[in-house]
Amino acid sequence: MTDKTHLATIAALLGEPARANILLALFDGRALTAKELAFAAGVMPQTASAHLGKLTEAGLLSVAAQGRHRYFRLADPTVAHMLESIMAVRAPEPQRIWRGGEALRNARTCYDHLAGRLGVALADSLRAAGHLVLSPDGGEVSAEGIAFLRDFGAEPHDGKRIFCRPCLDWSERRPHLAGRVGAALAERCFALGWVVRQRDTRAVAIAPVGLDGFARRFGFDAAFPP
Amino acid sequence: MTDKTHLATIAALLGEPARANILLALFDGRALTAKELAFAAGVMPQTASAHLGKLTEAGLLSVAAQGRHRYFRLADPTVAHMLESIMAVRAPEPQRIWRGGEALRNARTCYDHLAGRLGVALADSLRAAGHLVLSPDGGEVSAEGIAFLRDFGAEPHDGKRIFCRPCLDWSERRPHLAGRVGAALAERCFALGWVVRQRDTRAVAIAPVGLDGFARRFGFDAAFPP
DNA sequence: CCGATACTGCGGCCGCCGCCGAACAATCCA
DNA sequence: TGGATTGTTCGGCGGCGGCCGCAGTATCGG
Repeated sequence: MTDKTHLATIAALLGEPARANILLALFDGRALTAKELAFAAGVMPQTASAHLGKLTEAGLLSVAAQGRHRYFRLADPTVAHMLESIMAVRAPEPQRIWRGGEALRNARTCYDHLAGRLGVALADSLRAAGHLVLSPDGGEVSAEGIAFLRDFGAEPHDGKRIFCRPCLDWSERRPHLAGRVGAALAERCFALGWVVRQRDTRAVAIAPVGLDGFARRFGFDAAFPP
Repeated sequence: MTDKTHLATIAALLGEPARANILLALFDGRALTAKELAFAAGVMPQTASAHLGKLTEAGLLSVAAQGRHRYFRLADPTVAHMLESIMAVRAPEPQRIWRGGEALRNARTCYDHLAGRLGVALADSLRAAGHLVLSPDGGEVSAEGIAFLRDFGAEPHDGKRIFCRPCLDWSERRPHLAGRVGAALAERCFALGWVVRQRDTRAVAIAPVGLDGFARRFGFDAAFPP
């Protein structure tokens, strides 16, 4: 009985706009309080509380109580992967542009790595230099690529996560770089101040020093359309 | 406006049990008629027709009219991947067993490759022999592995799909083998008659010759619990 | 100890949507 | 051509569930 209903049960949870907004707000891996999530979902706190309870009980969220706050986060990387793969399903008509969408489309975080035009451009640059092979569902970094990244200061952490993984970019419809390599690359770009996180959005800003850096190191122009 | 609502829109479509059943019935890539899908969903044909219209309009299904039949199939590999990744999200309580579930759990098709205990056992066997490296989100076949598979008669087709890809098995919670290699392996097993497709289910039966073959070639006992 | 803040539980309203019965359109076969 | 099969459209019923107002519990600061 579990199998056939599992898909529908999970999907029904995601299918309500308020809950979908909650999950999207948590998509980059941060932990947020119930009130913040209520605001993100656009509903009253008691409504959000009910949603959070359902999501937690279903195992999609984990919760940590700290004082009078309760911090919610995605329970598992598989949850983030699920959200990715749903958003990667092509919309039937070409994507319409939404208010403020260009910033998201240019550069954003995708869980723990960079996505959007910036993420795809980085992946393309590495591919063109022969440092990387990437297809919609597999990827590999060459020895020169590892040396290049080390020289850049992006040393992937050890861990059981896969080294190099593609992630289908839902706005560009092409894979960008994820996995430990993608995370290390993003981390280094943040550390260098090339890109800067913004409040209340997954969009990231590209700093002037980043424009210069991406051009010098990776050979592409990160001044994407406004 | 499209971005934030896209997730909820898609998920709401999957969240209805009837529609989820339709998609699961199409999960292995077959094309089925509207009436067959109505039966699979457990609803009257006119209800199924409405569901199929919505799924098609949303771009999740594609349809081909042949005479008085209309054949529906998943529109895109990304749709199958989405279904996989949703089912891979861990259920909070340990999976309960459902009626007829053991067969599915033992061996089934997952889009175009083998899954369940059989799929995981195949992957484990190849790993143990040093033919394969596989982690939850990446995989690679060694040179000896390619030779072994060629000798077995599983020659992957050319194409732009990734050569070797893991696919998280939702019943075993461990990765099995997908991608062109996984498809070729499954194809060869079907061609040899080791495994046999069943009507109206994604479960596959393991033939006696298969029991012998898996033991000889891959070194594991495919006589899983009933 | 008291007020303020964060969160949860309950009850009731209301709207969306899945479902089926019936009728209609399209195709195949004899 | 006429009956059988497949599939779609329409209309109305019924129920599930999201939402909020209100009330209750826990925690922090002074």
